[in-house]
Amino acid sequence: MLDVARVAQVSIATVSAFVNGSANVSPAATQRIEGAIRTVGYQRNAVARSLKLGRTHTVGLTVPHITNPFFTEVVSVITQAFDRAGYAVMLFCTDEHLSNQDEQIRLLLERMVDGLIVARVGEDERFRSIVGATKAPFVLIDRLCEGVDADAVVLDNRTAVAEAVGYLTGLGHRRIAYVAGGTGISTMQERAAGYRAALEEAGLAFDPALVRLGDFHEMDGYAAAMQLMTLPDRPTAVFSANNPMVVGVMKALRDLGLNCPKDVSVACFDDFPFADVFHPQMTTVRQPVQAIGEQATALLLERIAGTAASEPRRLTLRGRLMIRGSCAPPSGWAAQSA
Amino acid sequence: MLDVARVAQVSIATVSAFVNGSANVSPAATQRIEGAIRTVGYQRNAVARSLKLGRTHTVGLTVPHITNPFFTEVVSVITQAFDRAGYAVMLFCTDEHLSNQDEQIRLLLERMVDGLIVARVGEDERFRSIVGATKAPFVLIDRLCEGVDADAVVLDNRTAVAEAVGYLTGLGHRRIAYVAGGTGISTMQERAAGYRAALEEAGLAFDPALVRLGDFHEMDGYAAAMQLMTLPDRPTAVFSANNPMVVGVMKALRDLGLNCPKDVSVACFDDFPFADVFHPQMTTVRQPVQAIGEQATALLLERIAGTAASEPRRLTLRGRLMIRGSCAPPSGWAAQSA
DNA sequence: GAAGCTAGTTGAAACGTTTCGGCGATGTCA
DNA sequence: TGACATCGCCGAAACGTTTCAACTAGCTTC
Repeated sequence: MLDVARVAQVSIATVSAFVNGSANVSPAATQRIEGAIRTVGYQRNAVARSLKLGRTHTVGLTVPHITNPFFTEVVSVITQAFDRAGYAVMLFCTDEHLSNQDEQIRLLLERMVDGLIVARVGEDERFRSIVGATKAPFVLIDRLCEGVDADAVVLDNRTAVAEAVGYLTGLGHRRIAYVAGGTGISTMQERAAGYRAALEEAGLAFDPALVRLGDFHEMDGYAAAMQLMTLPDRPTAVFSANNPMVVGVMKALRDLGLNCPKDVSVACFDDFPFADVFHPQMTTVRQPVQAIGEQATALLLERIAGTAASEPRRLTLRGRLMIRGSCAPPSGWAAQSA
Repeated sequence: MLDVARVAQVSIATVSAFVNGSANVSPAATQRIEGAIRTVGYQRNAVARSLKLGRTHTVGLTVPHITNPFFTEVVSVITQAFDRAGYAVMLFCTDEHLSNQDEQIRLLLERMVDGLIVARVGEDERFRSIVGATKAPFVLIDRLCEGVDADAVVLDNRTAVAEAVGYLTGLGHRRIAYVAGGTGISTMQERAAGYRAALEEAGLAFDPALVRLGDFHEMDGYAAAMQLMTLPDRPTAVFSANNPMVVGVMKALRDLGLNCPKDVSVACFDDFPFADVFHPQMTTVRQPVQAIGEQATALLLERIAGTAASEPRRLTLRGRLMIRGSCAPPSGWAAQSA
């Protein structure tokens, strides 16, 4: 900018005025400045600008795993929405590790992001203090955090799971296994509650032996299904409360030579692009990823602009049960009902 | 930092020395500064730091579509690798649009990223001039750019496709369709060359009627397969040179009531997590995503550190054919060969 | 013809760091 | 005791912007 000013024979202030359109500059000066910018190859330095302005036009985004198809899509929607708004987004994957998350958020805050969208991980204490210590606005997605007064957009997990499990009981299943990830997360607690609610609704007893908790990974799903399917009185249906684990479940069925849906019905949380292409076509609970991403972006942009009401807003969206071919009445049931 | 200095009753310079460990500070001062940092809640401002230092410890990453499973995994690997190195990454999706890409790279450069990793899109002219005009290092992944002397890590696409199509000819297929994305991209040209080479190798004539070029989207794959499969002399196998399109292909087969692999064999580029879970289990060309991401990161970090030799380096990795259940000899062939 | 406006321009301060030269005080060596 | 390092600390300049008050011409208006 100094160089441009020299070449164009104007002051730095005038160049700035021209670049930002913040004040009138004469046609003559305009022309010289435009020329100078071209010859010098000037490009404005956003970090100096940010320092002066106190805004970086950059936001942070952290998710547990970008390879989880739910997060893949949410990240996709969010990055594109911010892109349209002229913001850059810094992406981090916590890999479900608390220490990663703390460090990443520290890094983001140090870089003076204008705001953050966080799909939280792990326990609350540390996160609460981080959020409390900064004035940068946070928006929580997917997972809430008790005691944190941040905007949030989440799913009505309880209802969604209850509907899916209710669908299974409606088909006649009475032994429905439940496979899920860690318990420390609001999402998982709500989903478990939905499972129990659906059982109760159908007059079925909750059997702890049919519940398997893992750590969100495919191999945990595999191990869980292996155990469940070799039980003396094995379940006739499995609901997986997250997507990576269902891959393991399906592989276990394959390795055990069990057919889905003939021998076991399977349904899971989170839709994915291949769900209706291959066999069995997977029955899933589809989250409104587009809406989640766009709402989260909108909430954060409003906070950044300062136009939002001060009390935290919480959006709860509804999931949708995508009924496909992976669930069927348990064998023997049709006869029984006839 | 000014506040910290005041509370600790030392100069700003001393606080800086303490924070960065760049000079000795007495135990007494250390203690006061530590206390002051806590009471003030000080966090260093990375943008001021970047301005002074001329380095942001931030890199840019642009890919066409993060939902394409190949890019999902590469992005995952790259973000984690940079995270470990203490860098933040700004992610952009070009959505295969040239204008997006230009604008995003401009934004990134303006933000003074220390370097960029780019999975390029579209034609070369504009991109060449952008790369030429900046001194920030670029690393190209997946797609090359003629005339740009940047480091790159790519796949040996020609060999990979030749191997896959060779596998199909080996099974006895003589009419093998080829479905792919746009032609302006090095990757696609190489893959097409691999297809032709494999045909030639098997003594088969190239038939333009069996080639369908679309725009990387599922619906293009669908349309392509619909046309191909209603041809009077329809192909017995389809190779899709990219992943999103194969979803469309499979849906078309489903809608036409064609069984894979009994009626048609299908193979495609890029492996995906569900490939060996459902039926048919997909035969794919698997790219070494882990290696691609890590190598690209390493190349860029070396450039940033200035330790790299000055001439551009090009890494070409090999793909791996994952043979699964989606390909079989064409019907009638077994008899003929017996 | 004086007063007042307006459009265009400018110098300088500020944003929060890092860094360098310098300056006392203390210790060491001859 | 004097010369000389060494240590801990500090003041101030610099990084590249934005912004504000101030200034100059040139016009308009009475």
